[in-house]
Amino acid sequence: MSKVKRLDKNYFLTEDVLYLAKDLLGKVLVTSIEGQRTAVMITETEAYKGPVDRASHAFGGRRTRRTETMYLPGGCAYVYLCYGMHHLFNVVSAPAGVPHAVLIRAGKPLEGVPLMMDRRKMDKMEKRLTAGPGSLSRALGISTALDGEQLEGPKIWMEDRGIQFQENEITAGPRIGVDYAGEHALWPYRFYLKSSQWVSKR
DNA sequence: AACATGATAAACT
DNA sequence: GTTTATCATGTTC
Repeated sequence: MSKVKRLDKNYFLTEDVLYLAKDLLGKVLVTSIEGQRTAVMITETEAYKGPVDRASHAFGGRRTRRTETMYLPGGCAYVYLCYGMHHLFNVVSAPAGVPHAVLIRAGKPLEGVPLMMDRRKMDKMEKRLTAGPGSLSRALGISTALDGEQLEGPKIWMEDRGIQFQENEITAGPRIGVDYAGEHALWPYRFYLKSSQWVSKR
């Protein structure tokens, strides 16, 4: 067995959000909500490069009540409501004042599968349990109540369980659902595990 | 008015 | 099985 290490604040302080988005593949995201534990291995991410990225809520250094969380020091959660019903979870990165973030889009279920199915109102196991950012958050019990929450626990944290991937096991491509960003939408800022069954479908 | 989505249903192959 | 259209839903700007 590989050793388990909880990712600490320093890990998230890098300004290289593309590296971080890629490196988060294979890391384990754990939540403990009302004492109920669930976990997934991250299989799909997207980088949002703050000020220079038209697809980012913080494009051009935009500061609003919603985006303020992204300007906090790396290592906290940015959770916002999308389309009035989906709670999208991002990892804030870079030092305070640099609003970079990584959207976590999908994972492979590891712990608490019955609870996750219950939250998703599914009566049999399906691939969509934790595929797609809205579904993933739902399964893990993540809501906007966790916006700004530190990723060092006790409610939510990330672990390195020694799972590593080679470059050729990772695919990079355009981000999903950001057509409004024009040519920036075509930047290859989405990363996912090529052979995984647990990624969101096109 | 726009929005970093997902469930569903209908009409395909 | 797959693609396509439609719509639910509420906060932000």
